[in-house]
Amino acid sequence: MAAEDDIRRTRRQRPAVMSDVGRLAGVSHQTVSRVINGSPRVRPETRQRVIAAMLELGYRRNSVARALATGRSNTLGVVSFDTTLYGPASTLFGIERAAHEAGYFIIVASLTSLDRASVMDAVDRLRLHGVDGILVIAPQEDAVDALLHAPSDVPLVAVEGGPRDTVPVVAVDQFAGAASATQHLLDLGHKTVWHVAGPADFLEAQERVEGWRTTLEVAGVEPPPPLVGDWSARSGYDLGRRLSRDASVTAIFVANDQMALGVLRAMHEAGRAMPGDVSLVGFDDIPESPYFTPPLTTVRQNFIEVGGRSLRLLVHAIETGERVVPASRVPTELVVRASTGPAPS
Amino acid sequence: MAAEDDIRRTRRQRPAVMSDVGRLAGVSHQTVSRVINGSPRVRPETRQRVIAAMLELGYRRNSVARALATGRSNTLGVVSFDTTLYGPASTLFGIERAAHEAGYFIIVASLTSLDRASVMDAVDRLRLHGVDGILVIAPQEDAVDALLHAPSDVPLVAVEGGPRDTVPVVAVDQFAGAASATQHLLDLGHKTVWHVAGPADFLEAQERVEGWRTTLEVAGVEPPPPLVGDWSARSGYDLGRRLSRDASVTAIFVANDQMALGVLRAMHEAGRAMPGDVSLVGFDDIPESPYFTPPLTTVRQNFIEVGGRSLRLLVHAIETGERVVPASRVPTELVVRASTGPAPS
DNA sequence: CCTCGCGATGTTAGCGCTAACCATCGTGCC
DNA sequence: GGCACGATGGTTAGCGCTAACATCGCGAGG
Repeated sequence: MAAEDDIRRTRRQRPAVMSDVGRLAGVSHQTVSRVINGSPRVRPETRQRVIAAMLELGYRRNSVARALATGRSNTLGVVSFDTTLYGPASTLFGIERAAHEAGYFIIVASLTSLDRASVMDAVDRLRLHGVDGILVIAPQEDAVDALLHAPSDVPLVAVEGGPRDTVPVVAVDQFAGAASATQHLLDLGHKTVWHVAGPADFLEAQERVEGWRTTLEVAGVEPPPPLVGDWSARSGYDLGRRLSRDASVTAIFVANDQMALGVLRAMHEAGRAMPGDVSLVGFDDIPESPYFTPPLTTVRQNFIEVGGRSLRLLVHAIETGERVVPASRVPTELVVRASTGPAPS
Repeated sequence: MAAEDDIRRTRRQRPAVMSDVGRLAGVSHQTVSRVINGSPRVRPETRQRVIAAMLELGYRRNSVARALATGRSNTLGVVSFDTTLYGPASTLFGIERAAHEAGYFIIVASLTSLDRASVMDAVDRLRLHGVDGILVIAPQEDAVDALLHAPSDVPLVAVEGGPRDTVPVVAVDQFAGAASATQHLLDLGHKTVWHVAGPADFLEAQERVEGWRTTLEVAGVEPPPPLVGDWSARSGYDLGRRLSRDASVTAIFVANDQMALGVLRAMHEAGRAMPGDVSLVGFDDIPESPYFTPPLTTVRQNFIEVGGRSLRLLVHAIETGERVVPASRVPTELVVRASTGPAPS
């Protein structure tokens, strides 16, 4: 019978399952399961036999069956806005690395729009697929709104913005970052600091505006009206041209490095020297920033840390069943390069 | 009994399963399954009853159980090198979008190194997790090597490089792209074209070198020795400084836009006018290229298309069981901007 | 009018695993 | 020396679904 079985196995090339291993080792499939899951109630000698059998058969456990039996898939879902952008991509990378360490797999749902319907749909698809938890890289108001109405049967963590009260959130301290950039410019003697902001519906953009505005107000300076871009270098360029025509503009804080690049280019074209005539601070510290002309002073966000921290928070929630909500803030770092200098006298 | 069951369900808040739906609709769980899977052998009236019951119970099918029963998880794995970079990130995005359309989920394994062990380990983890197929974004020789030794029990497609003979490959036509860049510079009257290459173990880098070299040779020009960078702006800067000291250098083809940015910066510092003294062509067309100083002439790669095409190839292989190997090449497009001009006289 | 055939369902067996509960042994204790 | 108990391992039931076959009822054909 065993022989016949062997033949069948060889013919069909069907991968070995637990009972095959058990049969070869002379134990039950359950003992094999015990060995695999590190149960202490197996005699060392038996364990050895089982291990040898597994090796001989090239046994690999079937995670799908395991997931069905345990109700846990060891898979987490990530919903993110356009993973082509440096920020989300880096955050995702951080998440993925931490997930690997924690023994989880990551399923990505990358959206081109963070409107409520898209986010809810993505969350739903992931739930349906049986993920153990979901991370939402949700810097937009609509996404936050969607999260408020999200079903609560699966643990959820928001990354970069979200409804603080209902969902745990891990985010960079945008306010402090914006404040440090603005203060840096004031410290250099600039009378005021202009701001090129991100889209109004992005929480990050809002917080950066707040940090900038508050810093100016504390310094007793009336904040000039912020200009609003869409994160792209193109919009930075367009707004930069506007700013370049106003000779009184000597310091600009731009809400991300791409737009800063656009502003830089506009200033070049207008013949304004940097940092001689105009000082510029960006946000993000993308890998290219040190090679802009001039090298960009910017606020570094530790995306990897944000990703890692949110993942660990989610895993903790899953494994302990706790639903506590520790909002976590990751600090920023001002990186001073050559795009900022003393105010022109 | 039904009542008792109802109570239990309500108490436990356990999600409804097929037999619950069946019970409510007065049919067997199998009929419910038929309805869900669109089997024609169900009376319309019955179908309606079942659908109504599903709605009432908020039934959601359990994909894990389905996967166990069918042996198909509707999940694909992607192994990629550093998804922080624009190329891999965009390719991944394209893959993900196409996967969504095809009804598949994507699990990412993002590696910091493409050495053979890492790639094999990642492929293995994904297989173990039960993916139906694997895509490897594998532009490096080691990865290709790993793929040659990959187990063949799961369909596999290589993206951007791979062993053409054993594994289906979808890639951008790097050779033609490099040739078009080089030819463009020759057409502008430059005597020769220098090349800043990517790391030698990257297939893309190799093919770009070949395209450049061949074009020069066909034009009867002896190719100068290529300089080798590591894709980063920093390495472009370092090599750019070297090139900037040689007044005979008037045209450079750089293997990616980041390095081109570094070269640009080095030229600026050396006071060489662009494109007056030196013309430069990059590769990739990242979103920032149009805003470099000067705006960069470059070769656009359609990453989204590469991703989408490879995904469809993989899905086809999975669903038809075919193992044909159509290597697929995606064309490039030369985008002429302001960093190239006539050779100085 | 009876049977064949087919459409519409139900029944039964898994998929490969884990969880919960038994069975069996040897040992130490009274 | 009998008995309880811990150590070890086997047995049995699912997890929720699909696949394959069995069943039933009804209209058509002989």
